[in-house]
Amino acid sequence: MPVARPETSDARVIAHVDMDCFYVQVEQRKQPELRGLPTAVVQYNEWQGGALIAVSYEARGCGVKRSMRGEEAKAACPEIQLVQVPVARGKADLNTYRSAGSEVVSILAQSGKCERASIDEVYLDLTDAAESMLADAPPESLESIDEEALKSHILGMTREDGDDFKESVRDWICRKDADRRDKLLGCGIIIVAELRKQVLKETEFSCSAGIAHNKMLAKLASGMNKPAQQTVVPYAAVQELLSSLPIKKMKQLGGKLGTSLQTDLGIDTVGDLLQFSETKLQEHYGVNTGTWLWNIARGISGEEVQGRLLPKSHGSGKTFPGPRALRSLSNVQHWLNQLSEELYERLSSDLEQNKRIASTLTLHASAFRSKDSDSHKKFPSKSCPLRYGVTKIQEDAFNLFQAALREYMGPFGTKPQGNKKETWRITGLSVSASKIVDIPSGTSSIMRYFQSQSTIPSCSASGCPQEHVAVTPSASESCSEQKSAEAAMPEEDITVTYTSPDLDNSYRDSDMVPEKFPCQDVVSCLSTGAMEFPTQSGSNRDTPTKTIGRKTNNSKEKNGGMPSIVDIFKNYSATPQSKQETQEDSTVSLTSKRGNLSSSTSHSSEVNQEVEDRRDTEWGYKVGEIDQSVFDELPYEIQREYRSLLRPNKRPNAGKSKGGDGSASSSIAHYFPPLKR
DNA sequence: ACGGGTATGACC
DNA sequence: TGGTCATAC
Repeated sequence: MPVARPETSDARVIAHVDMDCFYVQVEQRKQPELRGLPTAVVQYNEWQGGALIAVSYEARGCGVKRSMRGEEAKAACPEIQLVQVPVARGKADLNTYRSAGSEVVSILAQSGKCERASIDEVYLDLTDAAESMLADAPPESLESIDEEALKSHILGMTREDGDDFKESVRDWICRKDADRRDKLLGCGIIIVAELRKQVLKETEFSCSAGIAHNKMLAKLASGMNKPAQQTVVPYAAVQELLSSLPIKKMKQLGGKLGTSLQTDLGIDTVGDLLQFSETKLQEHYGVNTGTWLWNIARGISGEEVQGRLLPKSHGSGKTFPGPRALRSLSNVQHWLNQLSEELYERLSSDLEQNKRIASTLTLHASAFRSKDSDSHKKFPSKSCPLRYGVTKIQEDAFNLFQAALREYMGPFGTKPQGNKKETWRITGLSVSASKIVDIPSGTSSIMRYFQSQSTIPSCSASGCPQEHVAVTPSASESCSEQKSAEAAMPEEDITVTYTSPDLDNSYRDSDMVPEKFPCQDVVSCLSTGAMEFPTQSGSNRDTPTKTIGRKTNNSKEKNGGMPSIVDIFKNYSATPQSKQETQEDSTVSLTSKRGNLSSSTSHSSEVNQEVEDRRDTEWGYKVGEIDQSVFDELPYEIQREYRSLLRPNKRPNAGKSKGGDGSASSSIAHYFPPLKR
């Protein structure tokens, strides 16, 4: 829910950049013959030709709409070109779109504070840039104004008859007697036009943009003239814009809150909101939301552009609608394995490219129980410390699932309450990784510590028998079917009915998280043995390569043919340097130039050389997690450093102890004992 | 029980 | 906290 933020006193210049039917553009860039044709991207789905997730403007012109099925689209527009979303591991794979999105972000991030709002949307705070321009080279001093800027739509601009549109825009931008706010927006217009041209030139993607004094208005404006246009909201145009704007068009009001406003208060436009006092709105919707509503009615929104270029979490999920619902543990496990693989691959890339590590793994599922009246009880989400390694994630995800399933089916299980066993169906599964932190690089003592460890005995060599890697005690006990289920073919739906664990255990363990695994020592934690970096082979091939410099051909000899974390460190130890100043908390991962897929493995492209040089100096090390016992052994400064890394704003161990047995937690990201000296 | 797969943010 | 809910693209 929205929360009110006061508008800052000084006028800001905020832009919202929105890619035009982005997935379509990505596909058209890949297949230029599709350019200009009515095109839509469909998600693979046998059923009725798949669901459209992006539609080109040509196709929209013949009545095709998002959330049509492929077949309907064909009916509406027989010539439509349907392109399928790539599939990997039996599910939609959005990686190509993600990297295309970061191409855009890395361009837009150059001119001011930048926030990646979604895969295809970005907010920019151009205040500084606009102020500089106003001081150094105000529009009125320019002899010519960019053509693209002259195509801008300026809300509220009265355009006299027979007047040249571009001339009026030029006049508006260059008006000498404009107030400062308008002048700043005028600069914003020029800057954004420039940026959009640059995006088009360097990525071949067109975009639209809104330019205003806050995010809300910029977002509103970006959607007003599409595709490939930009719209400005001068201060003076705000009230009129909002007065007739349907309430549901406002961001955050497209759902239940907006509906409630309409039906409960009879509000249809944002203007209608003005009649309600702040307290009245607060009475209905709470203090925060009430104030927020009162503000947006007046075009006030102080929300800042977050300097964040990278996502805060990664997730991989799939739905299993209707008849495809999963009914067996083995099938669930199969899909969790697929999802976990994808998640892991993305975590690897993030670590590799951005030096970030995630520390929480969460499992979400949706389910129903056929027999019960209450068949729509929510399937609980569960999370646990994230351990790096594909199989670890797979195991943990499955354990989380089983814990959640027990809870879902009720502490008393669905014991034959009669002679009917209760069955469950899983209609959606997803795994996600969150609490991602940057690993500071260069001067880090952690890095030096690891560099000094020339060799680390291999744990995987000593073996971690599968049986031991199993599950939470309760989980393993509760799933007597698990073993036989595992033997079954994953594809085949074998009905397995749920039986409750014996009660003693089920209570004790109900909120437990998978325990520490026996073989978890420094090597299992740090070795990247399980951490194959994505290579150019297989499903990654059509993704613009994300390889950075000379990284792929390093040693795989040690530790059973797998590169260890130490190998990775060594690669970057040559140029230890502190991280470059970046906006806020992150740098964008710059994907290498597109195209040129074949020879991308070993050399960085010359085009990106400068960038990559910088990146090399930013490179650090990777630490998935450190076992508690190992952590205790680390030098004091390193313990302290790691603590502050993971808990930036908190005093070590400040949290109230959960009363539980802390040692069950396997990641220091989740457990901070008192410091030992 | 199809708008799928993701992502963010507030609240309790 | 972690987990749920709402919202958006």
